[in-house]
This record gives sequence, C-alpha cells and structure tokens, in this order.
Amino acid sequence: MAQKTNDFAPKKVPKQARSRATFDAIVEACARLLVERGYRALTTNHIAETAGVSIGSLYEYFGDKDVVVYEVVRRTAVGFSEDAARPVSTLQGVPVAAGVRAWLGALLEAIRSREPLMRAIAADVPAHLRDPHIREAWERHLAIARAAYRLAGDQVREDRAEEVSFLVVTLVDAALTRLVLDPPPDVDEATVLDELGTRVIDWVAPRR
Amino acid sequence: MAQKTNDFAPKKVPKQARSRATFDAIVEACARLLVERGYRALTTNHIAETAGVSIGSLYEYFGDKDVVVYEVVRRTAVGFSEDAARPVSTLQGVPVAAGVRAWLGALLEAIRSREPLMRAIAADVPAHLRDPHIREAWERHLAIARAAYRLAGDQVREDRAEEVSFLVVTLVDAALTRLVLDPPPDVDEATVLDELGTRVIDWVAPRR
DNA sequence: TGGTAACCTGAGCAATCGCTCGGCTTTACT
DNA sequence: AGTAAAGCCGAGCGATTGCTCAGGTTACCA
Repeated sequence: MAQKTNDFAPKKVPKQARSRATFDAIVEACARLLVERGYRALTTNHIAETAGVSIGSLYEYFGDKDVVVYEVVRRTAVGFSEDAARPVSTLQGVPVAAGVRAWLGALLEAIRSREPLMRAIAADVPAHLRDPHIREAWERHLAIARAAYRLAGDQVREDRAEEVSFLVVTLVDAALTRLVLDPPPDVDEATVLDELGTRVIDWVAPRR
Repeated sequence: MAQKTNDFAPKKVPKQARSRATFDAIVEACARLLVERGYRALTTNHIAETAGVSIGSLYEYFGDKDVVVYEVVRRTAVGFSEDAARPVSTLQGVPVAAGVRAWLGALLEAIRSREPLMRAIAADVPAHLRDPHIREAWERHLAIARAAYRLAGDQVREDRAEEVSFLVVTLVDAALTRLVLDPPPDVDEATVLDELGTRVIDWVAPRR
C-alpha cells in the first residue's frame, strides 16, 4: 500500500551531538529568515547558508523546504501551549474570577513573547503547514477550558458547555492575538483586558 | 523622487468593452484557480490560459501575478462588506436586540455565500495582499457598530465604547468565520448563534 | 476610408530554485 | 588501530516561472 501520509516529519533523526546542532541550526536559521524576510523569500539554499551548513546537510534531515518550516511552526506552537498552560495548572481551588484573569495574563504573555515569529507565521505561511499545530493548540485551549470548568465545580453554568467554551475561547484567542499583533488605535490595552476578563467571568459564571 | 508606492493597482484601465471582458475574465480565472488549486499553484501562464487570453494580454493590465490576486481579494472584500452592511442600514428605530440579530444573520450569510473563496484566501494568500482589504472591512464593521450605537441612543452603555466595540466585533467576526470555515464538532450552530446574540446584546445593552 | 490608438498574441529568454550525487571527514565501537 | 556508520560538502542539473517584445488584429474617428 502506498504510504501517502501527508506528514511533514523530518526524514531522518540526528543521532550524534554534532548533527543535532546542525539540525537545530537549520531550524533556527529558518525561523530567523521567516521573521526577517518572510515565507515567500525563503529558499533552501539561503536557509543552509544562514545556518552555516551546506545545502546537502539540510537535505539530509529535511525532505523539502516545507518540512523545515513545519518544524519551526511546531516548536513555536508547542512552546506557546506550554507557556499558556503552565500558570493555569496550579489553580485548583482558586475562584473562577482569579483563574480567568490568570489565564488571560498567561496567554497574553505567551503571545507577546513570540510576537515576531507569530506575526511572520500568521502572515505568510501556507495553511497546510500551520493548521495541524493551530488545531492542536486549539484543542489544548479547549482542554484547559474544560478542566477549569471541572475545577470550578458549581461556580459555573452547565448548560451549553460546548458552545460557551467555543465562543469564549474564540473571543479570548482572537482578541489577545489581535491586541498584540495588530493593536487598533484609540483602544486602551489595560481597559480591553479588564473588560474582557469581566465579560468572560460573567459569561461562564454569572452571579446568581 | 522614486515613487515606491506599494500599491497593487492595475497598471492600465481597460477602455473598450472587449478589453473590459478580458480584464474580468482574468480576474475570474484567477479566483477559480485560487479556489481549485490554491495560491501556491498559481502561475500567470495558467491564469491566462484558463481565462482564454494570451499571457501578453494579462501583462497588459496587471504588472505581476500579485496584482491579479489583489484584485480578486478586493472584489471579494467589497462584495462581502456590501452584503454585510445592507440589512443593517434599514434598522432605524429597531430595538437593539433585533438589530444585533439582524447583523449576525447578515454577516453569517455574507461569509457562507463566499465560503470557498474566503477559505482559499485565508489559507494561502500572503498577508500583504489581504491586509489592506481586511483592514477596510474591519473599519466598515466598526463603522456599523458605531452607527448602531448612535441609532440605539440611550439603550446602550456609553462607557468604554471603543473597547467594547473592538471586543464585540472581534468576537462576532472570529466566531462566525470559524463557524463557517472550520466548524468544530459537538457544537450546534443554532445554539452558538443564539448564545452569541444573547451575549452581545447583554454586553452592549445590559438591562438595567 | 485611411490612419491611429487600443488591444491581443505566444514563442521563448533569463533567472531562480529545489534538489541530487559522488566523494570527503568525523565519530563510535571493537 | 581499524573500520563502518554517521555526518557533511557544494558544484551544478533539470525544471519551472515570471515576463518581454516584435509583430499582428480590431475598434474608433476624422
């Protein structure tokens, strides 16, 4: 059977320390060029040159250009999810309001600390390279939302759980991303954060 | 002074009926190929062939490939904005709740009727070709929101107007787009719409 | 009806880019 | 020390693509 997995996995895993450094140098060079010149100007020759390795070495590990980009996006998404999830995992027993605000703060910081890369990825990287990771990150967001729901016990509403989660995560994600990557004029960031927090809290845990 | 306008305006405007047809055929062929094969597989030769005109004619009107794509995106965005705005303009004197739901319905329909093109554009078209139009559409959304505010008079809250508009438009835009282009499982569309409407209404016009 | 401007044609050039391959160097292991 | 495996090199091939240009056709108007 023809294995037509549309997988962008590296074609070979480096085993020695030297080759792991080569591998990483390539990925990092790709990230740098992505930020500095954008996806469209990316060439394998250029990546290899920037990484200080030969084009042959690049093709030792990566089947083609998009595999390198895929790896860059993967690392970014994984780091992002970890940063976003970390402060939330220690929230057992905390009131919903504090939990929500902690969540918002962590997400904002996770975006802000990766601003240039996230901007470059969102701008130009083709969807088929982004989507798997965005989908995963999305799943993790929803998992956090569901876990928070469980932790919050009877503080939160229980009807329409899926729909409310969907809308809340959509709102938070879109608003924070836009706030960092494309801040609108005449909008005060602190005010937006406060208003956003207030509304989300009121949404999931309306005072009875 | 070197005129380095990063403008993607067509290099020449067709004057006769025949050439206007050529121009349109090129734009439409580009839209079709964008949907069927995606931005990356787009070539000027292929666009011309699909349009049934020669490659020379294409370059008569469009400086390069991206100018054609830019025009496709422009037309899509303009049509979208018109569809989204139309039902809202006749809302003088209507209660806020009805206005909001009309707005949501119009937006949803405007997205849905362009689903394949919007998906193709969002997936692969580079940001520098999309952004000007997205920004414009965004401005029109905000204008609608502000106009609605004015029409609604004392029915709506007045503090934090800019921030609330920003968040509401972000939420509505992201939620509806995602709902059509990437519908999550386990989420009921009608329920989402109802919940979204309820929350938006309660957000901008809380019952006192 | 003749001339000019607008419009159209398509073979093919120049440049780029992804990727290969034959051969060399370093590391790991016995 | 010897050898095999892993890693590395980079000139250059093959294919593609954006775009030009010299010359033809159609529409407009005096």
